[in-house]
Amino acid sequence: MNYWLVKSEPFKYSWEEFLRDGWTYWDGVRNYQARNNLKSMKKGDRVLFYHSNKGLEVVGISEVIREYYQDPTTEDERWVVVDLKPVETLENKVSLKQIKSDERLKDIALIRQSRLSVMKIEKKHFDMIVELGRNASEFVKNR
DNA sequence: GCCAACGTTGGC
DNA sequence: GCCAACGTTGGC
Repeated sequence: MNYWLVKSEPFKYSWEEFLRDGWTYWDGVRNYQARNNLKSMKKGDRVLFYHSNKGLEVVGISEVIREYYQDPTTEDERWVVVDLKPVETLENKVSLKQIKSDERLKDIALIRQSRLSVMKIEKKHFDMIVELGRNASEFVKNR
């Protein structure tokens, strides 16, 4: 299984809307690197959901429920979407600041490649972020 | 194939 | 609102 992180601007599509919808197709990706990541996603892969621009925090975990297909919002055959559904809302949002200040996480793509909107994340880093998101004492300890 | 100009993303 | 980082476009 692989692990990923996707970004969404919450005023465009928020975690709350995602929960309400129950699932969504991840459209609008117009960058080859991000597109290639979408194409590599397999059913069952876990995907962290990050709020960019406003919030700047990881808010939840989702899962790939359908592998890539043509982006229904464009005729352009270069672009694809995957279907995602929410799995878990993180009790403690994990902020960018927190991730940046963590020695173990400061080299992940979210920090290194700030403009990429769909990125791969190593299992150990995925697990760390989830741990921070679930456990308040861990949150305090790592500040 | 190089590179300048320009556009976009996203953090601050 | 600014700017750094990076991607894209187009002239040569």
